[in-house]
Amino acid sequence: MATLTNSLDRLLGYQLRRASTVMMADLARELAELDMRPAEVTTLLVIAENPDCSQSEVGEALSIKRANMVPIISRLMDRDLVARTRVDGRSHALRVTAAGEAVVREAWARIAMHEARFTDQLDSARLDALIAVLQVIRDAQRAD
Amino acid sequence: MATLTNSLDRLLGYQLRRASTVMMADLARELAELDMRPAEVTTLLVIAENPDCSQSEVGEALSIKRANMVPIISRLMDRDLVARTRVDGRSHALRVTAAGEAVVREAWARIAMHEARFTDQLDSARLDALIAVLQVIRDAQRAD
DNA sequence: CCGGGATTGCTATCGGCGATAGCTGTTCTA
DNA sequence: TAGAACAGCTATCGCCGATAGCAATCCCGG
Repeated sequence: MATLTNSLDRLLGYQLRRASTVMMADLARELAELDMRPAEVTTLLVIAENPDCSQSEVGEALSIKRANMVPIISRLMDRDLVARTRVDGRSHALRVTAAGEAVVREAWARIAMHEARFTDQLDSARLDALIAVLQVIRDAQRAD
Repeated sequence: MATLTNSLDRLLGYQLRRASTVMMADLARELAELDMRPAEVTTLLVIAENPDCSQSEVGEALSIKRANMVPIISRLMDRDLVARTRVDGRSHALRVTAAGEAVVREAWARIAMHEARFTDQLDSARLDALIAVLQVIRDAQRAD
């Protein structure tokens, strides 16, 4: 099968998408062993770092819409990884449970392995520069 | 609403995902005006660059599975942007129609505008370095 | 102090894209 | 010529993002 030419390879957006897909697939495989999805894990980690935060705050930090946070938090609570207590009539304070803390540690370990699989091929100066540039792109989000 | 701390921001995979999502959303908005989805457009552009290629070849070039190519090609053919002729009992030769060529030009123009919106904030040395690094990550795909 | 706007969490539903399993028919090859 | 490999296809699932709209609650300015 002949290899096709593909000028999309010169595009930032396209390369970003391809690279991101590859890393996401690897991460998903890694986290599947904890029976967790990437979005659940990121949510759990943010709650661990910010005890008593609210659902909206987590969503804001991760760019996950309020509506989409609901099933994520539900699943975390069903598994007793996260607990919440009412703060006022609208919002809850989220906290990671003891069982949750164990998963947090496991997840970080797996994430570290996953990251290393890719960053090992990059020198650390290049890596830092890359992450900085990605942050710029991320922040270029259109307000509309 | 307090801003939460988020050490995920230091992770390559996470930043990649966020940046990619932002660019994809922008691209989707841009291409929606042609009533096309990103995957359809990339497919169309690859066919334009490689007349008489097969569906599998396009899929290979774009990392789209054979099964997922089917509805994409169907839609392109329904809109008469792509035509195919039987090559042998199994495969077809794909070509962009005249109408398709017009869309190809439109799409490239829109993609250029989309890309510029992000690359304008980067100097070109940084950009080339970024694209090169992304290619490395992309190629790090696990064989399994 | 009260009424209207903002906030929080929620339901329901859609859209896009990737993945898998498995089928048919065809072609290649040992 | 039989079995492996290949091309296209159906059907279906999973994950993530987005929208529209609801109910309860809170907050603030008049």
